Amino acid sequence: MNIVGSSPVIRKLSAFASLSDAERAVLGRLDAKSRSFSAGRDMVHQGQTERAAYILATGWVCSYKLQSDGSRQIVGFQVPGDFLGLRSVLLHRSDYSFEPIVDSVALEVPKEFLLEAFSATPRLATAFLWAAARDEAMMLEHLVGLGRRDASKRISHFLLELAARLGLVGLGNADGYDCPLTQYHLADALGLTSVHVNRVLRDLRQADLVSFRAGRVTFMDHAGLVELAEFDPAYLDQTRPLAA
Amino acid sequence: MNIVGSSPVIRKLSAFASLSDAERAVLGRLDAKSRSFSAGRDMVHQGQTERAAYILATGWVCSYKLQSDGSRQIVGFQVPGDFLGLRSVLLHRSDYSFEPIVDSVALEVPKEFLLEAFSATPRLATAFLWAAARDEAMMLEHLVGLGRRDASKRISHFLLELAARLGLVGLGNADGYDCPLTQYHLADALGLTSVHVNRVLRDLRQADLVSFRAGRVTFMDHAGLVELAEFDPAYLDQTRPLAA
DNA sequence: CATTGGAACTAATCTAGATCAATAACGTTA
DNA sequence: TAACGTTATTGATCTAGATTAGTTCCAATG
Repeated sequence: MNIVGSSPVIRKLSAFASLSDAERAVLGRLDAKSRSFSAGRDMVHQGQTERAAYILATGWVCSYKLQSDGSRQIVGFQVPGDFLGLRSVLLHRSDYSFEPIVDSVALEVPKEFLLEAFSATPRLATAFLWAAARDEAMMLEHLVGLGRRDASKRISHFLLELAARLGLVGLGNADGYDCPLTQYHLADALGLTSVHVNRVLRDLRQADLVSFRAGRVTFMDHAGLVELAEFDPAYLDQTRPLAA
Repeated sequence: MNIVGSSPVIRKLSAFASLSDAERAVLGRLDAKSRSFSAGRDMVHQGQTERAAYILATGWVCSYKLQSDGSRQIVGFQVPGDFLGLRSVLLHRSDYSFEPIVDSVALEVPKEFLLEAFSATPRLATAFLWAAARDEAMMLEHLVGLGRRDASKRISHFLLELAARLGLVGLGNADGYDCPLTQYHLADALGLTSVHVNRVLRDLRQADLVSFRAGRVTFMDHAGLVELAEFDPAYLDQTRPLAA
């Protein structure tokens, strides 16, 4: 499978715009480096020395940090087209763990590839870094959101954000999307207990705003939910990379 | 003032190790680009298009995000030697604001410098990115800590972390350090109210662990505080950059 | 087809920290 | 030196969400 032919990935990379032939050639070398991961088995452990980053082709992955008290904080979810662990390569070791939520396939981007890209095609390297910076910014936004938002806003904001991101790769729209997450995942991501998540989901459902059931998120009142969550999709904007 | 002669900055950059003459030459061009900022006046506004990053030479700066409800979340503090807004340059605009807490001086690292560094001295560029990644990791660590830690752990952890970071640039030790932050700063950084911060600080003082008074943090029982906060300084480690 | 185990769901109780409302201390400026 | 603004401090009350302890539902598995 050529990277340019892989549907979710190409949409992500299309933001890089106007690549030269040389750059395309380098990108082409990512061919055949795809790896499969089974649901539930960590792809990368916190603290592990990492020699590669990944681009998720199919599946869902979550990034999390284990806390000293044994609980875990999920810092983000990756859907097809998202980068995984780019920063771990720079830092020499991963500062969090990655767990596939369902069976997933990812393209491997080896450290050597990144190093070569730096010297051979700096613009391509910059594009990668831009993508990494953007993903980082989203995680920060998410974590900051935890601080001052209450539970119902956190949950509705989160569901809307996922819809927006999945929409970018054609996996969802304003009606809803398929979502393999459990209420436990939501709890760990949003800093709540699963008990409370359950209650709030019930309230949202009874208010005819959104339902989260049987692997499917359905928006009954998208506009109303946007208002409740004070959701502003601006920060997800696909702005151009530095060297475009 | 040459960058190599500037005490806090050189310590930070020394982690880059073994730079070639060409790389030193590029670094040397940062000369005389220092700028001063007055306490309380934002250096950079959220959303502003940024054409430069900074390295803080003297002073204290805080990075924050304004929330929709008007409150602000401080995502980190910068002390001498820290980088400021490197990511904003990659993303074309700043995703948070920077406010000097006291009068501060920063070396400007213009966008052009970074671009040139990418093509001319990829290793140097990598070193900068490594530094940026490391600072990012610290912010994430901090924000994640907010999720599950209670107020006294947050506060003691925060005070210990600052001590460790200031220690790296010779501005503090296990006895204590000078700190221009107000209790409101702590509250905004830790997601608490200033009222509660005040109460917890009183408790910590009465427990003879640490005092936060008159611009000075004094550790009365450093070891005890480390235990209370479950503080593990490992994540602050100055690991080597990618291309070292 | 019975069993098991994960996920969803519910109810009762408890508490950390917010909120509201003052007061005190202190440095700055008129 | 009077007035003011900022920061620190304390007390009383309130509440969102945690905690604990279940039950229900359903799909997989032997």
